[in-house]
Amino acid sequence: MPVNNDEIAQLFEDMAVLLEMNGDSVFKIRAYQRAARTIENLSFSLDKAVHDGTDLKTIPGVGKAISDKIRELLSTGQVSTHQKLLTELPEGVLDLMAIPGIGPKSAMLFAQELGVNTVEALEAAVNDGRVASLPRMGKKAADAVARHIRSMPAKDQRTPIGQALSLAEEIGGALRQECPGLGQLFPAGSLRRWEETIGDIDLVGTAAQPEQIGNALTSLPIIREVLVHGPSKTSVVAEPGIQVDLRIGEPDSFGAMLQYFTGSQQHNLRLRDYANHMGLSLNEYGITDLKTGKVERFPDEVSFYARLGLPYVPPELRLGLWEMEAAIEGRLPSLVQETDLRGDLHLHSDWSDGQDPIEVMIQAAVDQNYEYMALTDHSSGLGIANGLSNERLSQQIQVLRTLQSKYSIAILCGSEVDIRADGTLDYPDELLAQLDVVVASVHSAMGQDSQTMTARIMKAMAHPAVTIIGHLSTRLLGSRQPVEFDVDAVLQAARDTGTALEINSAPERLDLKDTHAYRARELGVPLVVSTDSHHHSGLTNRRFGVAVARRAWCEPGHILNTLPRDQFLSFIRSPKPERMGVFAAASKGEGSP
DNA sequence: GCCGTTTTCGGCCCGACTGTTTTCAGTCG
Repeated sequence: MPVNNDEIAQLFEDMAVLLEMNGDSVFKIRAYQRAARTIENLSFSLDKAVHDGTDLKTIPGVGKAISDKIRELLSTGQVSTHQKLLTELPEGVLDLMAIPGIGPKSAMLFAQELGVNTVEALEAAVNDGRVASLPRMGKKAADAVARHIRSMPAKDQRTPIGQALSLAEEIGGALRQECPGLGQLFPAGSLRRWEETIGDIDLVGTAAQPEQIGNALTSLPIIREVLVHGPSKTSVVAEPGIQVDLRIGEPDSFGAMLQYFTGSQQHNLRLRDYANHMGLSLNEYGITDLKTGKVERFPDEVSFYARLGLPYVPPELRLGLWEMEAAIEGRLPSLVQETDLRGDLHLHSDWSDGQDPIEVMIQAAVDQNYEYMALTDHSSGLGIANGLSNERLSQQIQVLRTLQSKYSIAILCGSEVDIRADGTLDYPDELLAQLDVVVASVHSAMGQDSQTMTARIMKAMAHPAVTIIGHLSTRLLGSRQPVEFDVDAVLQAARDTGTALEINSAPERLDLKDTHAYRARELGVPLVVSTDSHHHSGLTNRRFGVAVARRAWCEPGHILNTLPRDQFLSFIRSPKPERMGVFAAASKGEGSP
C-alpha cells in the first residue's frame, strides 16, 4: 500500500507535536514542522521519487535523518522513533491538543496532574473545578478551556477558498461602511496566497486610529464571538464559524505588515534567515539594522523586498519552498494574469444544465474581451444534467454556426463529453469529428481503482477528437474526494498525445489542483484555464483558476487559452500528434502578430 | 534536525495577547 505525501507530512507534523511534549529542542521541532510543510506542497510523489532513486536530501528542509525516516515509512509502513514517542507519552494528549488554545504544555499538565486523557474528561475536570486549581491556571483560564471545547469543530476545519473570499469581502465592505477612517484593507494569509482551503481569514489594513477598526469588527452583526481584542490585533469568530484575524497598522509601514501577515510562515522564516545574514532583522513594522538599531519603514511590499535586494515575490509563490532561491537568482517567473486569457473553453447553456440561453453565455464571453469561446454542454449519458442527444447536439451545432455571423468573437462548437466507465466516449466518432473543442470528463463510476481509472482516462486522451480533459480528479472541495489515478502516468500521456488538461476554475473544484498543475507544467503539458460556467456570472471565476496556474508557476506561455485566436485555432485544427509542436512554437512567441 | 555570503559547528524569526503573575509562560500565527 503506497503512502502518499500528505500522510508522510502528517507523520512529521505529529512527531513535531510529540517532541514538543517531550520538551525536545525547539529547533528540532521546527525542523520537523518545516519538513512537513514542504512535503505537503511537493509536486511529485515521494513514494515514486524513492522508487526512482531520487536523493531526498535535495528537498529543502530534508536532511539525512528525515530522509531515512521517509524511506523507513515507505518500506515498513511506520517509523520506529515515532512509535517510541507514542508509547512514552500519556495516552490521549494528542486529542487534547486538538482543542484551540491548548498546546503541548497544557495538554501534558492535564494528563499528568489530572489523569485526563479525553476531551470529555477534561470538560468534567473544568466543571468540578480541578482545572482551575492547577498551577498557573485559574477561573478565567478554566472558563477559556470550556469555551474552546464548545467551539472545537471550528478548529482544523478548513473553508474552501470561494466561501472564505466571499466572507472576507463581505466583512471588508461592512468595515468600510462603519469606519470612515479605514484606509487600505486587504486579505492576507492563505487567502492572499490563494490556497484552496483557508484556515482563518486574515485581514490587514491601515487607519490613523487602529482601535476603532477593531472595535467596529467586534460589533458587526455577523460576529458570533470575540476571541482576542487588543489595541492592534483583533480575532473574532464570524457567523459560519470561521475565525477572522484583523491587524491594523500605519500607512507608512504597511508594506512590512502586509508582507508579514501574508506569510507563509515558512516563507517568512526563510526571508528572516536571509535578512539576518545581511545584518537585518524583520518584523511587521519594518526592517531593523542590527548594528545601528535604525528601523526603516516601507509603504508597500515592492520596496520591502527591494531593501533585501530581492524582486517582488508574488504571494501565490510564498511557500518557503523554491521561491527564495529563485528570487535570489533572479529566476522568478512572470506569472500568468487574468487579462492574459483570450478565451473560455468550458461553458454550459440552458440546453443542458446551465441557467442561461446560449446568447447570454456568448455575451458574457464578449464582456470578458475574449477572442474565442466554446460552448460545451453535457453529453447524453449525463441524463441528470439534461445531456444533449445526438440529434440535439447536431441541432446545437447548426444554431451556433448561424449565430457566428452576428458576433466577432469566435464561437466554437463543443461538448463536455462523458468518459464512460470503459474509457469510450458518449458520442459517435462522426459526431465528435464535427466539433471544434471536445472536453472529456469523468462523471460516473468514480469508485474505480487507480489502475482502471488511469487506463480509462488514458484511453480518452488517445482519442483523436478529445481536445481537453475536464476536471481531472472530479473532486469537490469539502464534499467529494478525488478519484484515484496515477498522476504521473496521466500527465505524461497528456503530453504524449497532445491532449490539454483543464484547470477548472469553479471554486469548489480547482481541478487540476495546484501541485498537479505544477507537475503538468514541468512536463510541458498544455494547460487550459476554464470556468465551467453554468451561469453568465460564472466567467469571473477565472480568478480562481488563474490563481491555481500562478501557484503552479505558470507563465502565459504555459496556458493554451492565452494564445491569440489564430494560433489557438491552428492548435485545435492540427491533428493531435502535431499539436505539441504548434503549442511549443506558439509559446515561444513564433508567428505571433 | 538542518544548514552554510562567517560557519562541517554553532547557530536557528519575531511579536501580540491572555491570564496569572509581580516579570513571565503559554499559545498563536
